[in-house]
Amino acid sequence: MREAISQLKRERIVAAAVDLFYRQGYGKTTLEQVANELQVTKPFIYAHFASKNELLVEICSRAIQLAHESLNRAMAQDASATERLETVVRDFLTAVLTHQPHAMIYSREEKELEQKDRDAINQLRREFDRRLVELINLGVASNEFHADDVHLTALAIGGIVGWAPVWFRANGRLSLEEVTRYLASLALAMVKAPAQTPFHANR
Amino acid sequence: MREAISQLKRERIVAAAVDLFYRQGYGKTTLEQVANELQVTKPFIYAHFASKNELLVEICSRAIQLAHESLNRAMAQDASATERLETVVRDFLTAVLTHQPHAMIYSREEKELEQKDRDAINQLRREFDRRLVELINLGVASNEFHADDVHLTALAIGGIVGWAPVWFRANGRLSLEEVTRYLASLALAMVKAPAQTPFHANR
DNA sequence: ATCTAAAAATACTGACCAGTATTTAAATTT
DNA sequence: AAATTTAAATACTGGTCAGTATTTTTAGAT
Repeated sequence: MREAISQLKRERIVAAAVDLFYRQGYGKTTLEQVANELQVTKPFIYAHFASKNELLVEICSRAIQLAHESLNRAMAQDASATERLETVVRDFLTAVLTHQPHAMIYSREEKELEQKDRDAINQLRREFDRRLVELINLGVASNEFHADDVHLTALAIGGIVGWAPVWFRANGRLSLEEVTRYLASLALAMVKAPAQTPFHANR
Repeated sequence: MREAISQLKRERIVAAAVDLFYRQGYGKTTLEQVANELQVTKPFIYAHFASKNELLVEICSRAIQLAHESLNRAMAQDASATERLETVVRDFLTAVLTHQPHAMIYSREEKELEQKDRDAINQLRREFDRRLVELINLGVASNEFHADDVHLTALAIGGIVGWAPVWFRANGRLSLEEVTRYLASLALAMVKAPAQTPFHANR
């Protein structure tokens, strides 16, 4: 009970920080502003977080965790490489777009983190790419996909996903549902198409 | 002559700042560190730049300008939509990867800029997407391309390009030449492929 | 109603660093 | 070589803000 209240307060603080860090950037946001947003004062925040940076770490950790969970869910299913790739891209996109501020904060403020926290992030990036590589290899083996360079292909798909939070607007022309579905189909197009220019031929 | 020396000094300062802002982030870099890197002292920098922020603006402006120039060059050629799209993607990628630190700094530190400076950046982003849309429309009209949603397709290609500076390593497995050629072929695959799942059908 | 404990506010400190005033050194001129 | 100008260094200032010590308020217990 006492614990639940403390948890609620933490949530509110994080939410306010996410909002301000997203809009103004970490560097330009003071803890006093975060406190104001909540109609409290600075020491209130320090009752729940040891430092401004710990708040950032919390936000970034959540971004990582959310992404990881969606990735695990998507990979868990047993289906064709085609279906799985579609699911992975869609689910991951959904994760980064429903938590757009988190995603943007952690990609922008990466350099503000301690080395060890930063490592966790980069590990996930690699994990995502690694799993994509795995999946694409699977599809190539089963003749579903074609990819001259599997790693680069994975990085390209990673780019579509990783860049989406930069331009996506929740109240834009297309819904999140439409955007994720379409982008997933584009990702598939990259691995379904026969090679345009034989890659290894002319280097 | 006097002017040329001053210009040279400015270049050195910018180069040192780019290096440190890239490695440490803008917020964690002090002008004293920039000065140290050059074996000079802080006032030396202030003889050439009015403020730390102006230094950042200079760096970001260069990133924008470089990107703009490559975009203009690529668009100038008179060729098929296919060839032009390939050139645009390759040239733009070349621009952001040969100036990787600039590209990363300006996408990370966007929020540190004044509104008007920030606007210039976002304008270019839109300009790039706008031209891509134009080009894809052209290809669709000539039956070279297929794209259910031209805007989203442009944003996906923008993602491949915009995300590349995040993972590219100049001394990695593949050369810049190979990376840009392959990624361009993937971009083409997205517009060359027939629709995987009819997009408008099931929404 | 009074006491006690907790939670939060007010008020303060200290470090850091952008930016500047002042001094010293090095060219350039005559 | 003395005078003058230019360039850079040293030494300082002031504001901001993360983080904290102290006081006040609130709430729960007796």
